[in-house]
Amino acid sequence: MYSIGDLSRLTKVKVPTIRYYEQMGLLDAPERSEGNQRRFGKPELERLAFIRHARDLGLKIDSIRQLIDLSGHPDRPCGDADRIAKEQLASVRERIASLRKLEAELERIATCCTGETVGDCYVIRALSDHALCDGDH
Amino acid sequence: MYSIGDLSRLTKVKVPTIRYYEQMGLLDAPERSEGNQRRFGKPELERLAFIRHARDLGLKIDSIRQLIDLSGHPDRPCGDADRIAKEQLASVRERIASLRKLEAELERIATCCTGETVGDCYVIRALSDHALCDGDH
DNA sequence: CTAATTGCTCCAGTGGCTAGAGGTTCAAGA
DNA sequence: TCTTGAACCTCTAGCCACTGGAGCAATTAG
Repeated sequence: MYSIGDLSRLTKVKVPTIRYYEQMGLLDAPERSEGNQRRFGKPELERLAFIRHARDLGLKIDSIRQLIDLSGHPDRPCGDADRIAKEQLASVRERIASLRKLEAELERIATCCTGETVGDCYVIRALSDHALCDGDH
Repeated sequence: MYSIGDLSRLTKVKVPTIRYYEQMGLLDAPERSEGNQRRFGKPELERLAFIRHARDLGLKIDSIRQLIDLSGHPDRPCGDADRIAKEQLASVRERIASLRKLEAELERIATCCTGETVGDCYVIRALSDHALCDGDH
């Protein structure tokens, strides 16, 4: 049996966050000690590790809830789980693409400033005048 | 003179967001019509475009406020503006790096699922068992 | 003049936590 | 066994950057 603090140390998920996941329905309400403190077992530990991993991968709480529901029905076809992973991959790729545009523009802005004062600072000019941008955004 | 709706169309910033920026002190309180409606001029339009651009580049409201304050003092040295841009560039690069790790892992997860049912779905197994991961995260 | 559109303020909600107040329980050492 | 201090409990509010709705007032096109 693990206390909430044990679970926190084992999974690197902060204590209030564990309680939050319970509230959000990602974790079932666990057993309690006589003094009303939460007591978790192995399955809860594993589920929390699952949630942590999925969150690290950028999945939304709602997607995780769907995956947990799915994993409770091992006989169902797994097309949904597949779809969730593929959608997540697509959105990660989109985010990378747009961040790379930002990187390029910021690089230009941040490295081209040769001015000494704000009046002729390239950073501020570039932010004021969109026409100084190369790309479209 | 532009109404708030005009400004919204011209800058692609939603009307409530413009009011929010005013509340946050990024935009000065504008003139009002006799009927108490906001009336903006060119300088407000330009400042909102500046804000929009900076937000698109991922700058936080607070950084934008600093830049606006700076741009009101064209005689000061521009080291601060430079620093804000460079910090932003560094954080964009960090985000790209971690997203690329996610991309690699999600790709593995999402393309390796050959199972038919949830019971043997690679997506769910990979999320449950961290040991299936290549990298460290 | 009328009707549709746009504007106003104020308040509440989003997501995913995080932190604090004020109190209770637990576990280890004396 | 007692004590002390850490860890736990619930409840509430706050974070960021908006977004949306209610209920009403002003503007504008026909």
